[in-house]
Amino acid sequence: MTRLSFRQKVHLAREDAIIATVKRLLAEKGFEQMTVDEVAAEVGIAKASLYKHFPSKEALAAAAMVQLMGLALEKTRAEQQRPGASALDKLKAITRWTLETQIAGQMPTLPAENSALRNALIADKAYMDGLMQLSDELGAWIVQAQADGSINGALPPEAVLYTIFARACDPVVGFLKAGGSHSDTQIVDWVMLTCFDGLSSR
Amino acid sequence: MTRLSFRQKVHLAREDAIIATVKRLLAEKGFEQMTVDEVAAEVGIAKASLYKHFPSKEALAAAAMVQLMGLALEKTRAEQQRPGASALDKLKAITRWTLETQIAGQMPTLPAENSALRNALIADKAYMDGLMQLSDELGAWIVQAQADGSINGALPPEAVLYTIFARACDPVVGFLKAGGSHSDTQIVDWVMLTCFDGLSSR
DNA sequence: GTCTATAAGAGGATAGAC
DNA sequence: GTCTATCCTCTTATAGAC
Repeated sequence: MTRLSFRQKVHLAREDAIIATVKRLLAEKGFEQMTVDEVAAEVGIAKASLYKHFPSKEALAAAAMVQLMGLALEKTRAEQQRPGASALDKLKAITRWTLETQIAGQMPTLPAENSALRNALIADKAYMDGLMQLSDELGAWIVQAQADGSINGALPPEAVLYTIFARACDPVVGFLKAGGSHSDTQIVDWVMLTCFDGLSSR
Repeated sequence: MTRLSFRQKVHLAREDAIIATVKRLLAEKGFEQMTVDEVAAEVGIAKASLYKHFPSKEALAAAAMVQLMGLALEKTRAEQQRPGASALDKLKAITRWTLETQIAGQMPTLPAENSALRNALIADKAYMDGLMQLSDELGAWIVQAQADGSINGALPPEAVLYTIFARACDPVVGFLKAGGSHSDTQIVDWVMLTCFDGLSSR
């Protein structure tokens, strides 16, 4: 454990404050619509100072996405060690966490096909490593759940994985929340229901 | 039926060409990332000429969205008159059309929460009328399908409606297509399966 | 209605003083 | 590392000739 000087601690604290703001703005408006001026204003420092911490807008967003990926991996590790939970239980827990994070306004929208952010993330080793690790761990649960008959074996595992990932940017959450007549937990329950049980009656 | 002069026909044909280009670019890159220069270049006219046809970028995009809404309504009418089809069958047919349109690159991404396009569409009477009409017709099918027990009655009809609308911008389609190892029809079938039957085994 | 040229402004990034 | 002031590019929109 390296000891940090006071100056270094302040530096890291400021970077954390920056990343927190970026995460919120990414969730609110997406990468293209988020402006660096805005980030600087909300953090309360000058734009030029921001560029001393991060070399570009892409790097700024990538740092936020890496932190989020870390949270997802942490959540996954916690599930790994939950005794008595089936693979399906674990997949549901991660999916629920994703939806709860989204409804709390803390989930940056996943980058669309041709986004500048997408290219930046693909070039970011920390992000890609995290993504692959997450995919591997969820992938193992999916295969296991298909083997024990709890997840539909007619679906290729990647389709299941993508469907779970896609809950992070499911617009149904926002639509239902905009209506204003349902609680957050109620909304999450319904989306969980459509995701795992489908629209048709069982 | 009003007779149109040759000049008027050319005018309309050009506007159709413009709208077709806009629809494609909206699907490819979204509203914010689509530039007016680009539209003009692809249509093959000068930007100033484009502004003689449509007063703003928002109007340009709104025209494309209205045309798309018209297609959806047309498809709905066709389903209305299909004899022997249950409400669930009709809902599935519309959902499948949505996915097929998306995978063909013809479905503009639905506007995110804080998009400039969203505000323009809300102010556009033709679009809003179409949207409400579509919601009404699909809503009636949903209620009927819940009454006959084919759609899960535990879900509020609006949640079902939004879930179907959301298929128009489901990123799972793009993810699976990017993999390159599945046919379009196979991808559509899988997404249909997850949408109506869910990830869990039946 | 079509063009070329340009205004007007937003936004990413940097210079240079402190 | 923080600031103010500025640069530069991209993009929407318009002026004005034909």
